Amino acid sequence: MNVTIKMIAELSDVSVGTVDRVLNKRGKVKPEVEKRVLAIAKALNYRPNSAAKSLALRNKAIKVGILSHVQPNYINHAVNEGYKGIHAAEREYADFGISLIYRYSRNFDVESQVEELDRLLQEGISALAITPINDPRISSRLDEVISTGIPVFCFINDVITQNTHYFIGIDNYKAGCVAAGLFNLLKKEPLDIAIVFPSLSLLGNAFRLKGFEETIQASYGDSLRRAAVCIATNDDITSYNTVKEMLAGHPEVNAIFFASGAAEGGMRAISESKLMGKALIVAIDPSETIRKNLLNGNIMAAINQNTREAGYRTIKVIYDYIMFGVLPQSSFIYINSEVVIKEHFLQ
Amino acid sequence: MNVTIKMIAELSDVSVGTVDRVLNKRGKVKPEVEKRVLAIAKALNYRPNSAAKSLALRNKAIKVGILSHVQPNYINHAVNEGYKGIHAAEREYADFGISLIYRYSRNFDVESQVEELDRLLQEGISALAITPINDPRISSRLDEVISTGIPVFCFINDVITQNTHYFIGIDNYKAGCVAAGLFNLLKKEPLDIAIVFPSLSLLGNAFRLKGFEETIQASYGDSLRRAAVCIATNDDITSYNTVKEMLAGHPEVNAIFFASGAAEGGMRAISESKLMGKALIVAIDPSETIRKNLLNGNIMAAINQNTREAGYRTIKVIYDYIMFGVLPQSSFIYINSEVVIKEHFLQ
DNA sequence: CTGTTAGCGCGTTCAA
DNA sequence: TTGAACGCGCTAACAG
Repeated sequence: MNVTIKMIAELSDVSVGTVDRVLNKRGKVKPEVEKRVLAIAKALNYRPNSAAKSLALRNKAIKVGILSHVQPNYINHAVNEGYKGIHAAEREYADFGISLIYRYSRNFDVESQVEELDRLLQEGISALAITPINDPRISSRLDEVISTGIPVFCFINDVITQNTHYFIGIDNYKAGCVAAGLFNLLKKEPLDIAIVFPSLSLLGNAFRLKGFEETIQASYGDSLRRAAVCIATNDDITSYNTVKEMLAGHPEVNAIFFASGAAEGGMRAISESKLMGKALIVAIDPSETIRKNLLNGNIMAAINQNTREAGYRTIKVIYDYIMFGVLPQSSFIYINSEVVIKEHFLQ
Repeated sequence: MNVTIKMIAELSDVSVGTVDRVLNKRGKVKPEVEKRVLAIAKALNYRPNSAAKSLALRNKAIKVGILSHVQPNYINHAVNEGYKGIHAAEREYADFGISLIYRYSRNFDVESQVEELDRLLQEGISALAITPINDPRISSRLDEVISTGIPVFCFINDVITQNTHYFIGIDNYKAGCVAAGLFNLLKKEPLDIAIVFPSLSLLGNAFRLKGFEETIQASYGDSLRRAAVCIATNDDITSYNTVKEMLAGHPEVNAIFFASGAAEGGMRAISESKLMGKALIVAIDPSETIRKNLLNGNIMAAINQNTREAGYRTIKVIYDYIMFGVLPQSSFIYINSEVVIKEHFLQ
């Protein structure tokens, strides 16, 4: 038999109303009574029944803000997958009186993200999930939010704050190590590797690069070398141009670590360079473009960020906070990031 | 505002009791009334509130049987991980009046599994999750169970039945294809591949072999060849002997697809054969032994069955059945099976 | 065959 | 500062 507030009430010789006031810190309780009730609750290892709780709270409709820096229909595989996970969790919790409020800021626009954030706060959200832009204005705003008592959960992308927030996503440093390991396993000759990243100002990319380079230095320095780093942004045209230019300047390149946001443009530049089919390419995430190129053999392997799982877990973690007031043990909740190849997508 | 039985009752001009009887098929309702209620419920797209439902059923304690063919402490990475997933889901649903009854049959003993199954049925379970042994006696017993109206969910391992049951686990055929693809990507020269499997009478292994061979034939026939298949059972001594003997008889082998249940014995045989460090080895599942050998470079990659996720999903699916009476669309619920390498386990 | 009602555990008035 | 009582949506027992 599970312990209920009624049992605690009887044992503490008070009414359930008083127990409720103590456990939910609504005050207006004599200190000695409060101590007695808390002691008994702890002794009995009381945990509220989430079914009853959500039923009682049904009319309250606790709000959770979900804010992302890309538009919902923007072609961003990682974020789109993240939302699939969020929606899946939302469906599971449909009956639990938690309503998600979705907001989108203009693509990578810091001011816009701050604006939307403020709008969410005015709606009275109890928790915030965000794919933050890594910018001091965002950081400081999030710090304010956290000090208000609203916990912040960054998913997919992370940002640095003074106050503790939570990150749900892959261990990007490790993903970089894995990429290096893959090149080592797949290589038929020493490699001069070009790195195509969407942005080093996204924290994850910086960590990824660090993991990649440190692994090469520590383990594979005799056969792998970083030949160039090029930043291809999230639009296909600049992505195309940047990669094209980089390849022109680095004829020695025979391998590419391809983590561009705008894969289509980057891959087009590669295909025009005659490296296609000869260069050893490892990518991030099986987006449509990447899948196509895995299937036709141009890309050998992709490291799956599995952002769907990240989105799903984000909502789970928030649910635990809302329901039971418990926050994660660690401020990093890492999602597994494994490797996929052509055969994963046959048929 | 969500639709409730009360709303349906008012619209149908009956009481909530009658609506409940209709929706839960308890009978004793005039056919015309039943039709009216059902129509309105459908029109309003009624879904019961799971919180209220589980609260009302709190004393009932619906039982779900979990039966596995290996002992809980037996060193079986796949099954152990499966249970971790089951426990995680169990914790999530702790407040929902579903109690899991765990039973274990003697290791791979068919009679024992039937016995334990019968014992579970006597306890009055509403659903069964099982890692079945692939044996006609199990099949026919499961068919009986299903025709009783108790749905059967096979996780990790599958079995063939006449009546429909559900499988939750990886697509083993695809895993075989992926293995072939990995050998192709990793090879430095043409490969003569030996296959070490725990048992071809486990359905999953048979599918895996099929996927492997068909992929080689279809795509990599010029550089990959299946040199030998050897069955290494779940104990380390026979595993050691079988692999040793196989290698002795096949000096041409320079690659191994290693999916042995008893990895320790098999790996020992390989290491004594002087193939270690030279042969290209791909394994299944990052069990402790496999992880160790990934780290020291003896194994290049492992295909992760991710049975933890399979266990988790199994309970989720059962919960949906218990709560909402909905069974999965397809009788195969496939879990992603991706690839891990050394760098996934550093530190 | 059908309606009424108590109660599951918790949150929230409203009185006292 | 405290207790009593109602309601969230649903099930089940009981009365008709």
